Amino acid sequence: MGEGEGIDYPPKNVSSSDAAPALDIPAKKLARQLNFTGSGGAVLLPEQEKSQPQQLLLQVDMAQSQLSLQSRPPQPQTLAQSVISSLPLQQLPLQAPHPSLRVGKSESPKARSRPNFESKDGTPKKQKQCNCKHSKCLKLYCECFASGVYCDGCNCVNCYNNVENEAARREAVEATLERNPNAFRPKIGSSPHGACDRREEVGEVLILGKHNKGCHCKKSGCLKKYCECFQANILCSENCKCMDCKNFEGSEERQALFHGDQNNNMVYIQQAANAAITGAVGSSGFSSPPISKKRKGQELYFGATTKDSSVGRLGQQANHVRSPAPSLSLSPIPCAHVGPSTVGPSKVMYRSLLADIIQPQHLKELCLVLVLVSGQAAKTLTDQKNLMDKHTEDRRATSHVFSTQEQLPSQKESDDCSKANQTDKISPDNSSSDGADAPKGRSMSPGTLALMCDEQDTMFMTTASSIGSIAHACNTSSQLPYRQGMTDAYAEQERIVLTKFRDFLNRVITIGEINETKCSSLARSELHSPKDPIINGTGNARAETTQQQGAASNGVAKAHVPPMATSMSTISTSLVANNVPENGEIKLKVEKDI
DNA sequence: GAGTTTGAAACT
DNA sequence: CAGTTTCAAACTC
Repeated sequence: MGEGEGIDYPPKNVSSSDAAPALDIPAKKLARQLNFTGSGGAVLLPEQEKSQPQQLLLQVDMAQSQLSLQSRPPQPQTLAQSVISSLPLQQLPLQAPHPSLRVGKSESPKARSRPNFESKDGTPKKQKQCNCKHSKCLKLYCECFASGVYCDGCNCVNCYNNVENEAARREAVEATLERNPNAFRPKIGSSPHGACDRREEVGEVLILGKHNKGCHCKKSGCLKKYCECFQANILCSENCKCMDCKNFEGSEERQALFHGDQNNNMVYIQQAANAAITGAVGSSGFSSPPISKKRKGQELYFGATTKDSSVGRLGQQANHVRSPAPSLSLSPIPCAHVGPSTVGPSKVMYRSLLADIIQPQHLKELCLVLVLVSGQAAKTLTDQKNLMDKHTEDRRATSHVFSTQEQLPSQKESDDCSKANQTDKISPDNSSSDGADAPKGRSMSPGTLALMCDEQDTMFMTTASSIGSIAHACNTSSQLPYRQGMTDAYAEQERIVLTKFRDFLNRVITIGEINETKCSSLARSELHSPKDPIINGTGNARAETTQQQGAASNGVAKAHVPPMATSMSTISTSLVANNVPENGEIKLKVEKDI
């Protein structure tokens, strides 16, 4: 890259033509050359135009080392990251913010006295000002340099991070990139695990993200701004090699920080909401807390020793607590799932009341049920129509003529369509001759079809395809009466499907409420003194979880908690039992899965 | 504001 | 790659 020769670092061979007149003379602070704009692009200020050729040359070099950035998939980003990532690639060296700035760095009281990089609403304002003394602002120690911006109004000494020293700066950039091609890239990125990963807070909105390299904190517990993760308002991740980390989801210390501040309460609430979302489906409400290097490899996240995914999630400290017993710390405590393996009762974890309750299979079953219900609705509707229209059947048969070109290759389906034209219904004999064909009623509504899109069962995929073909064939017939019939069928099917789905959700809500009530009452009665002011009402998930955890320690909680998995099965079963016609195989399949 | 602590970056 | 040094921000008083 660059000149191709070895680069002295720090640069001593600064081109005389470009270097500052004297190294020891504090460089004159120049106006900032690049401004971040809300639109995500850097703008060249008038005074920087003179240096453009140099910058462009450098930008080419930089682009070479950062090409991969273009191919990276979209990632959750902070505002600053979004701004950076949306910038033209070749401009990155001057724009990628400093690690701290890249992650929405907040500032200490002292720092707040200086211009902020971002305004309160996230609108980029003025950059922080460094105080470098020995780095010439040409190393990543310097926030400005690391941010890819010239120093401007900083308190630095012997600054070379300015236009006058562009050559030196450029070499420094090259040297930095040589050491670390990612040096100017955002440090916070999304994880390959997607939703299971860390959340990054931007203002009060949490998004996912984690530190690409991870922190290496030893003494700060990752709860001070020394920690890059904490500074970025993200949780530590498996990338971190920190010790005694307290910056993990559910950390009491971390939450204590949040609770001390009204604004941060919103963060906590939002986190809880996120946790509820992620925890409601699947076995873990929260992602696992980070494991320090020293513990990594010792702990089994999903080890065979895990007797129950819902057990052993208490006392989430993992690496953070030198607990003698390996805490299987997969996720925070599920309120409704407690076990005897409580470790670290002081740890407070929020977990969805529905965590471990709704499993992916339940959703699949729900979809199946809805499909079946839809099919039944279609059948019922067509039966009714059949009765009503029976006396006009002959007339319709003669008045509605299909063009043969519009017939589908599948003769059976074409026949069905033609028959539908005649009778506005599906012949029950045809459609249900095979149980697997039950939902194949051609009157499947768009909503039902949508539900089926995610169904991996080829049986249903085939069905959907057939239905689509039929619908297409029939639509092209321009037979309004039939269309009307289809519309009616769709409407009816959607009504039923939505009703069932609503019922399902209501029951899920009920389960959650039951859990909540039980957790709350359990906590009140068995753990804390009645006068504990925190434990009022049923909405304090944190308090309840704490109680629950304590109750779990007493080994009594389990007896008070209904078997939620059973409840979910009951939901699906009841849906099947109440609404699914006698379509042997499918029904059996659903029930078997349950 | 000076001094201390901390951890990333730089260096060996 | 691990250990050490340098550095500047964060923090404390």
